[in-house]
Amino acid sequence: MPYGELMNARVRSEERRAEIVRAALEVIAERGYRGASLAAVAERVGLTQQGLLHYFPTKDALLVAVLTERDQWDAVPDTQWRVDLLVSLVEYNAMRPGIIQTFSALLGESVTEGHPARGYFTERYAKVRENMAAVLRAEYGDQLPNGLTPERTAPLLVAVMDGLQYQWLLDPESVDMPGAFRDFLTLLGENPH
Amino acid sequence: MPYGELMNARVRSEERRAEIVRAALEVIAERGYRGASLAAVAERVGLTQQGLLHYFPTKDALLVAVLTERDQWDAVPDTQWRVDLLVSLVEYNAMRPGIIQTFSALLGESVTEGHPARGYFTERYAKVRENMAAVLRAEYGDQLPNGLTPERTAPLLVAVMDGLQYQWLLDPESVDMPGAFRDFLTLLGENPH
DNA sequence: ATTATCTATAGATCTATAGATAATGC
DNA sequence: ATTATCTATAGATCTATAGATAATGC
Repeated sequence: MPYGELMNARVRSEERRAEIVRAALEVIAERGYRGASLAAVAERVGLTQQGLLHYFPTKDALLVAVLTERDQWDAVPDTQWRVDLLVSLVEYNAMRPGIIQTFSALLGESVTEGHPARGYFTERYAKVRENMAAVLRAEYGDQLPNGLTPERTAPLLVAVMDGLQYQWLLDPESVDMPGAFRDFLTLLGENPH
Repeated sequence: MPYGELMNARVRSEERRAEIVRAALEVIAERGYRGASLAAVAERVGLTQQGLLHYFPTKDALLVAVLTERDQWDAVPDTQWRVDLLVSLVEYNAMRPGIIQTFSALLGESVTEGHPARGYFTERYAKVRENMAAVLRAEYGDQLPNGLTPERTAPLLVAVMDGLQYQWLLDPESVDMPGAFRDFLTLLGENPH
């Protein structure tokens, strides 16, 4: 019995939804959320636009699924990271321009008024800053070699990661994203361990 | 004779164009470039959409004017800055969320394929990195206190400025943008002067 | 019965072109 | 003559709803 027939309806439906979310990630990377049409996403999975709306009743519902997907893929706000794992994350990101482009485009759009991803990003960054402060505290204690606290350093760490992504997406030849991120870590001072 | 009648046609036309560009900056801040309709910009200056097209024949032509405006407003790529002036620039930016929002939204969109501002931002960042390297060299010489070169530090400086803008736009209460930028400068090490 | 998908279509937009009309400036 | 502005409109899209049809699963 072929694999397909072993699947029940629920599983098949879940797979279809996942396929649609993947397609949406691609289209958003290419055109942003406002520029992404449901028809373009649907075409990529061999559906009509109305067929897609069977799985996600509105465009915003699809965006919510995209954002949720990210939380599962890169658990930056919630995982207990270590500084050396952050380096690995940046190296990994440098191999996946598509996904970075999706979320860089979404972040940019999200600062405009009434954007449906605005609340998501606001909350996410608050959590990421908190989490990064904890990471820095675990690594350096209450004070970094340069005298700053983890809480004051965290927004800088996050800013560097995001800012480097834009420079790298625009000009990957000229910007060594992981190298620059490592440089930033040396700026933080010698690791006490 | 009232002021208006003293102006010749060329001057009046230039003023109208400037008015339209200002309105475009606002609408882009609110909705991004793809989301900004010519009708919305036109309405803000009391014109019909077709009337606006008399001054800028296409939507992209208007975007070019917006980007040119920025180059005149904040000459980051071309002015010979000093580190303390950069602090002032960031403080100044913190008082103008609108303009920062416009260009943060445009930067975000620009990483998507075929965006009309992509080339502009790619070139701009190459120039900004070069310029910032020169600023750092003037301040610190060929090597910073932490051992990095100006060329390797420049992308980090730029990334911090951009990344902080996103965090600040999303949550101005939680992010002290100028303070964080000053923190970054202390990370670079003591000023040798 | 429920799920998956389609056709048809309403109702909004959006950019850009064509061409008219009024006002301004040599 | 040129400039500023308008009305009319073509031609593309876009999201979302309504409702039909076929396939799947208790």
